[in-house]
Amino acid sequence: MIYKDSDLQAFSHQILQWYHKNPRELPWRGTQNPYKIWLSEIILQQTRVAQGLPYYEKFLSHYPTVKDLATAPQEEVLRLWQGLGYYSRARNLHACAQHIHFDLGGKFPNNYKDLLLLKGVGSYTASAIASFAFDEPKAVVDGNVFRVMARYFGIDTDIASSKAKGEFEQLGNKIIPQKDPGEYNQAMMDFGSRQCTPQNPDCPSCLLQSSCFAYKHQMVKELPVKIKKIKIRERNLHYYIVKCGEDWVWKKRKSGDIWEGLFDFPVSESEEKEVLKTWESMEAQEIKQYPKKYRHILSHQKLNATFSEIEVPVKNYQKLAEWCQNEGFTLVKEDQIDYLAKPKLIVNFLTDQGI
DNA sequence: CAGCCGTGGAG
DNA sequence: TCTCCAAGGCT
Repeated sequence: MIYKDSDLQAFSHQILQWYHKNPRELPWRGTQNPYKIWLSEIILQQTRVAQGLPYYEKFLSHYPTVKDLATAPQEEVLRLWQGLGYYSRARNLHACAQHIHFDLGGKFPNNYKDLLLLKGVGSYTASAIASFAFDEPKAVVDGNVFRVMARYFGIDTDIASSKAKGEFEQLGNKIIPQKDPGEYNQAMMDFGSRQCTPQNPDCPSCLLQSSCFAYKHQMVKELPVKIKKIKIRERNLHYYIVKCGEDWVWKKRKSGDIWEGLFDFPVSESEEKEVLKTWESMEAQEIKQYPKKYRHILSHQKLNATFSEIEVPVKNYQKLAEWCQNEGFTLVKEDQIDYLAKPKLIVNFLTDQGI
């Protein structure tokens, strides 16, 4: 689709006009500090502002500079990230900080092309940092921008398809002003989140109403086009709380599954529950079966979790410790549990136990 | 490149 | 209870 330059300019002019009257006031605005902007953008990936805001304050307070983040232990970073989800963001955030501090001498990459090389930084985040911190005219394309542009220009490309992002970026880069491009990007996202919302957009009061394709053709509900085909997998997990004196057996989750790098318990996954044979040699006894069933929803899985408690006699502590060593489990004193980074499901369970 | 990776709020 | 999806990126 070809658009006249005058139409594109009219669009950006109206968006900025709207923004000047309706700006969101957010703590990471009004700064050109690339560290703060990067931190906020990683936190906000697929995350609502209201949910990410306390994490931004917490991270900035713990790690005022990229050096502070780089020199922190990864376990501490993951613990601070606990509850925010998509934990690869935290691992990449930490690795990225180390790269900038130790390999780049603390100098933050200052252009789109170099920013794109950073772990966890894709085209959206690179454009955001480049435009906000370095005034580089690169258009961000997030969920808001997809929606606003699809409606205004009448673009019916499936925004879930792989080609969509490139198309929208190309058009966005033709629209974005050379002067203060970051302001245009902020404006697009604010407009999408407050005026041109996914459901019940406020078309009656909209400044762009008369030139909006979707409004004119009564296609506001049809645009953007998003063909979703995610299949939800259902899983049954049975967790074993294995205690030996004050120690609990924990498992740091590995790659290839959910919650990589977080801690949970020995788990049996199957259609029916089964007892772990392992504990029999340690004279372990199942002392409690928690009746409550935990249903936990992820973006692509539904988990049904149950818990039971197993006690290993203290006289077999050494044997248990050796077994943990060999099998990759970790013994943790009960008063240290709070310091582990745990999935929300486990946090919920512990909260119910008063821990 | 289609599938995978969390959690929570709104309707 | 169910659907949608939120300042996306990686493999």
